[in-house]
Amino acid sequence: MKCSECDTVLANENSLKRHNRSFHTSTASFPSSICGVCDERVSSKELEVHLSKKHGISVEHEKLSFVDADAFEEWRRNVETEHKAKYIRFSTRKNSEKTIVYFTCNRSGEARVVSQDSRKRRPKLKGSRKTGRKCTSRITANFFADGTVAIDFCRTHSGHTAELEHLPIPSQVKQEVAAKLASKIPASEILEQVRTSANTNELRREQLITTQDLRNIRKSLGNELQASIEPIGTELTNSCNAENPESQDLSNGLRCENNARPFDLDEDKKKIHDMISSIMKDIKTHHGSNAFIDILNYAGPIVRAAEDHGSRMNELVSQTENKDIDNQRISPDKESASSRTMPSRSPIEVSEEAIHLNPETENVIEEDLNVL
DNA sequence: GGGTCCAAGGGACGGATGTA
DNA sequence: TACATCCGTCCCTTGGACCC
Repeated sequence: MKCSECDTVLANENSLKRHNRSFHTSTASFPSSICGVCDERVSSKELEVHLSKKHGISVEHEKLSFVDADAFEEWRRNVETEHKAKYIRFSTRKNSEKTIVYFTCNRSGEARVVSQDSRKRRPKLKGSRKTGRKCTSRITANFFADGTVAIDFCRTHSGHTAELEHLPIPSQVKQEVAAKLASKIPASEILEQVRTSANTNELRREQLITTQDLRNIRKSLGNELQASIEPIGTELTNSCNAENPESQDLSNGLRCENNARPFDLDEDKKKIHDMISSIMKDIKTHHGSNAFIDILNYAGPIVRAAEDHGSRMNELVSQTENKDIDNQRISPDKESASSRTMPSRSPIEVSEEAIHLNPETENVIEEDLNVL
């Protein structure tokens, strides 16, 4: 692709955009060293002295050596976990006897943010992981020809705090999750396992894992393996699939795409009734009558809200059906689908009074009590 | 010559968006 | 609200420049 401004040829659109940002916009400069404490502009070399003299921050260095690259990588992983940090390759130099790799803190530097004019999406909600300041923490690693590694490690970070949300999910955790997905462990169970996996009181990056992260990990697997795993999210909320048609989420029945069946109010009411009977039986058997009454009190407002929701829904469906008949129109297109969209409702407020059940619900519960 | 920083571009990741 | 997709952002490499 050819740049219209300077005739430079770039490999793809992405590179062309970046080229335009770099050469043909006013924001083409690379960040120099700005002190993360006072925002004063100082040279990279002076930064450590500046931090020490002006802010009393002593920047610690240590020299370490490792028998091989694997030992160094293991040490790096441990340090990253311990310091809630991530070190990325910044530069590499090779000569006849060694390769020097410079690692820098991933928070160091400035995000390559696109200009307001060319931006098509809003910036990341949690912000860039780049601080716009130079962090002093870095690793200079010398990889010798005999396999040994000698490093100079500066452990002192500056210009930012340890923030887990700006760290990537550790690759080891990703591998573990991928293995669990591959062995068809339900996503909800994997989330629970990962979030409760830490054996310390300190929060770790993997404990912030989300459903979207699981989807991304699933996506990164091979096509064949990916196809064998249930789509994540469907499985978390409603298993609407051919193997398990009975497990459909009733509240979602109207927009269930796979193996959809007609919404049958009477049938679904019966199912809910059966479920409640079964749960009640369980509660009374295992926890006694007091627990049973407590649950009833707790469930009261929920039952009332559901009844309220149900009657409003019936009303709306009936109105829509009447409208369709009046207009002699049966159109399952977007327009008619949107006309069926439920109006947004304010969150259900639960008052003390709401605990009292209406006579009809009380009759149902009484029947269940008799059954028990 | 060694050490470091900066510039530039390729490739990949992953998170926000759009849609059903 | 789930999910596919797009694209903003990040990582990595190479090479030039500068300083000591």
